[in-house]
Amino acid sequence: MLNITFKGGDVKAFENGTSLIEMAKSISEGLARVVLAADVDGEVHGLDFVPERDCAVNFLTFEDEDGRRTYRHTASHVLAQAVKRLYPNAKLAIGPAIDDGFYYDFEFETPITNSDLDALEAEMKKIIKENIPLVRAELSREDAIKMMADKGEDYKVELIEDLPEDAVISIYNQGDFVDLCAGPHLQSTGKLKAVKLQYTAGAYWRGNENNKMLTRIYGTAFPKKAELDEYLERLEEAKKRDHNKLGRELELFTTVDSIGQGLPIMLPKGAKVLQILQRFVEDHEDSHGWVRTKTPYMAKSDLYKISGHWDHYKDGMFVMGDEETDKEVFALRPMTCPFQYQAYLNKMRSYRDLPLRYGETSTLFRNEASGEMHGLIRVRQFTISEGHLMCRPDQLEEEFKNCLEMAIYMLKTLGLYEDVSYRFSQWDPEDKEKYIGTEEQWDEAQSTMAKILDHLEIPYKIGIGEAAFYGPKLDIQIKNVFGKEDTLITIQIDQMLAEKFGMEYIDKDGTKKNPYIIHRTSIGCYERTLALLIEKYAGAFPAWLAPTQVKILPISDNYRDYADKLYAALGEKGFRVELDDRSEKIGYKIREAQLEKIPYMIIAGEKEMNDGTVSVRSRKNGDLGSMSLDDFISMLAKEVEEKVI
RNA sequence: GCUGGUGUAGCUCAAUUGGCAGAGCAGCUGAUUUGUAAUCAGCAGGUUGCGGGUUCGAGUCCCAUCACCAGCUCCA
Repeated sequence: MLNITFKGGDVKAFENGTSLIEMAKSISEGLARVVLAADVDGEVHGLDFVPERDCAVNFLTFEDEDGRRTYRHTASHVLAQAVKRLYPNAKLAIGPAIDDGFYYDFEFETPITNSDLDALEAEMKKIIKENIPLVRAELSREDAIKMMADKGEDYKVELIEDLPEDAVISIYNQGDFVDLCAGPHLQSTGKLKAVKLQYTAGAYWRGNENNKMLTRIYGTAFPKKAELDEYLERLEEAKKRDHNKLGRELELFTTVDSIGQGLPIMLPKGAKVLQILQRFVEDHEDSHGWVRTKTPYMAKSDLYKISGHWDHYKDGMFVMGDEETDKEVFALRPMTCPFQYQAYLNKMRSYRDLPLRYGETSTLFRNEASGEMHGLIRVRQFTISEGHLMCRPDQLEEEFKNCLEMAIYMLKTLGLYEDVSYRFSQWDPEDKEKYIGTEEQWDEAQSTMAKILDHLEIPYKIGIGEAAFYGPKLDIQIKNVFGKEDTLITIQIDQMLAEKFGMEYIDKDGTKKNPYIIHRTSIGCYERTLALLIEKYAGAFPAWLAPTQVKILPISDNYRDYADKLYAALGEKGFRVELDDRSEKIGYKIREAQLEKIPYMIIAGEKEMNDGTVSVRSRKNGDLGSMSLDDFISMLAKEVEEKVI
């Protein structure tokens, strides 16, 4: 007999040889219907698993992440089976579950396109209807390789060959289909209900751009059709918030073919929001001990050779000239670091001078690969709230904390904080080419940073190979409307560049030392932040950020003088105000102002002119009734002052 | 850079097999002087992204190129 402890603490005894699904059935038929997999002593297993000793079992349903993953992983196998039925010569690569669904990579003889997905989806539904059991089997490395080689599955053979010597190699038989897979899986294809293939895309085998590009098919799966429909509808809704579409519609920015990719034109409204953000950031930094520098947009190659950019970042730079033929070669700056260091190097520094906090609203140029650009999220020229902080070792943690707190303050003020997560970006010891410095230096930098992060209780995940070439980073990550994650803010600790540039200070004991440098941004790059704000607020910016805060709508030309007076009075108070003096009906003007997402409309007609009042309509709450102009001004002033979001 | 898709008026979209490029909104002009999400009429708007090719004839087919979209790689 085995004693099984279930979640919640109930202990039940079972005969040896009882599978998880039989256990679930013995608890309740209802549970057996919804259970997808189970966590057994911390390991996820399929329901055919037979515990061989006393253990703790937590049954997983679609509500659990691992349950969901099991469900969708099986869906990916059903996709693979459908592909093999319709395209017998297609080769299988890998097919995992991902956050919102699954994908499977294939090599097709002739490329398939989105329009072929319907047939594949129909075949998947057939396979689900056939209710084919998935049967796990373990086999030896030799047998597994032979089996996959016989089937011509080169990618699977390569995968098996790369598995550790002692790895258990398992396959899943699924009727006429078999796949190498660690599992776990649902017990049969019939357990799947609503599946949907979404789109195809290219993906390099093993994520390496030197490898062959395979065809990746993305899909998703839910236990109920209604849940799938709701998910797809949510995606459609999210697309309406896409900054790249909304930002153009709202006339925040545009792009022009003849200017080129990744070089957006900020229109007056977009430029206004950026100006508001920039003033906010600079004022805040300046009141927190930061001083400003203003450094050149380009430099001779000599500078980048010292910093290491020439060796490690040249492909990402716009280089002007040719080293072979030109006496001087310049390059636009991709980062501010080596420029701001020159300000530090301007004179000898004492330990008393530290910390030195240099801030700069810095325009950078990066020659991103042509396929990388995306709206305002990835561009070739952008402006960042850049800063470098030079300090002593005893100041490092406190200063790091201050930088982090400033970033958090910015994110909270903008209303983005709830959407971010932390990533501790480390180097990849397997890829030393990408980095400067020695293993010892990296170990030290990373352990210093780890200590600080742990001490500050930052909940981070680790990103291997995500470090800058000169040091580890704390990245603050954010997801866009499509769920794609990007770095919004980064705070980095660097010991190596100070040494390379000969940055020193005279310590108390009279010896020269290299300062620690914190590279940081307080709000990230303005273009990207703007993009995320557009998506966060669906273009309806809070009043303090809105390019136009108030639109005055006179009922007719008769009240034009009064409208002009209101316009001047609000403008004098520093509000961003527009006047709609066209001879249109008031309903029409309201509709337009609403579509432009202007926070407040004030309507001026006979009544208001006679009383000296304004009728206020809020974008969010509709008609607020009439009030004195002063009351409206103090209401709006308070909202702007407090940066209400 | 790679894989796939898209490109027609400022925007959203039509145009049958390769056979006269069209509509709504926006714009302009006029009328209307309006009370909380679309007043009416008229006018104008195009080398179908750009460049080649096939054809009697190309928005439609082919090649090349640019841009946009999704994904990969990369990254703030």
